[in-house]
Amino acid sequence: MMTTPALPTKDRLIQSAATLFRTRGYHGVGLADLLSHAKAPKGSLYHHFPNGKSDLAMAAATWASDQMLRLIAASFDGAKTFKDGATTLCFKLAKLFDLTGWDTCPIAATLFEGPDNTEFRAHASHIYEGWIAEVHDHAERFGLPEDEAQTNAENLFVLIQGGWMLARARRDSDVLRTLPALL
Amino acid sequence: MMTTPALPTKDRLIQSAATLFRTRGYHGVGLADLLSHAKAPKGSLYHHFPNGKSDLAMAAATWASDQMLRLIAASFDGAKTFKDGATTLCFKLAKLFDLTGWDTCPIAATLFEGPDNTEFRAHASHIYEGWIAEVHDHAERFGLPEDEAQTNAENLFVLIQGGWMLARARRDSDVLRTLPALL
DNA sequence: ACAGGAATAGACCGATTGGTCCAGCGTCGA
DNA sequence: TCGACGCTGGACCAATCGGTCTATTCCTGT
Repeated sequence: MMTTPALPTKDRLIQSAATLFRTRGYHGVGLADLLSHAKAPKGSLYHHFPNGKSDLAMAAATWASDQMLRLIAASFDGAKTFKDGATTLCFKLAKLFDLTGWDTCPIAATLFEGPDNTEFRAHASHIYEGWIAEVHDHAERFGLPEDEAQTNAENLFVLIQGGWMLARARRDSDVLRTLPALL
Repeated sequence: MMTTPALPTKDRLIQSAATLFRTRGYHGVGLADLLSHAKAPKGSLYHHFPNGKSDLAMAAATWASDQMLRLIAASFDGAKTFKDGATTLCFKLAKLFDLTGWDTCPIAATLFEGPDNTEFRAHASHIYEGWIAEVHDHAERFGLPEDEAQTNAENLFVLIQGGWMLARARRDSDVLRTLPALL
């Protein structure tokens, strides 16, 4: 609920935005909600993000994406095989799901439902390909050939996105834990 | 672009709502857009849907769900095996993706990003389970044992949802056509 | 032909939306 | 000590939001 109070205003704005957009979507969050959640005045928003809400949404998406990239790295770093890494990733996500609740994928909520804006779509796609590339690299590190690494990475992405959605509908993270069986 | 003009107002409203919510999300569509797209005055909206936007969203989601159920049935009816049916479903969806463009899953866009409302969430979950149940029944019809039918149905759902999302990010329906290989 | 409900048409409303603007604040280096 | 400047605080704005209400038109059964 509370964002760490000691954080600088800009970061508080980004994190509040990430949280709120994830739960209610880009259009579902007003500046009023945003500012009161981040305990920041309107002036600060437009100081740090001259283009206002859309700038902030971009930054929030990037921030959320970085978190995800770290989670992927953490899962595959200690793993013995690709499937091991994929499995721990799914389990870590299941735990995260239980903690944060039944929210959407932060990128989808922030960028896909945002303004028609081409930039938004491009950024979302860029972020997703970043995730896939990260998994891809780990797959190659485990000795998988290039093309196999790519399809495995894409498959894992698809499973997680779809699994998260079903988990959300059911308010139950179990689906996420059964995903690795499909690889 | 144009909704069939001969359709009764109520249906025009539902279909316009389904279309617009799917592309811009529940909060992303205002009543003004909605009414001008459906070529209906405000009075008609509140006559057919006393609770306004939220009532309409529910109806639109149900309508979209029925379309999906018909698509599932059509795919499995002419199939020889479960995997055959699943494959044609994926291909039909890929074609649909190319036609409608890069929109979200209509249910997710309409109900998940909608008001916090418990009804919305419940309806979304109900619809999803309906799709899974439909696939489940076809699976059993092909002789699969109960539990296998269930996991197969859930897996297909997960693949389609995740695949659709990646296809959307890439603006390319190819992902959808590669999904059956994962069953 | 006419009564009466269903449906349409749109003026109108208060609340909220995203965004602008400027006065003040605190903290630097000179 | 004093600007200068990064940042905050919030008053203010037009536009739009979802929703209400009433007058009118359309259609149908009798």
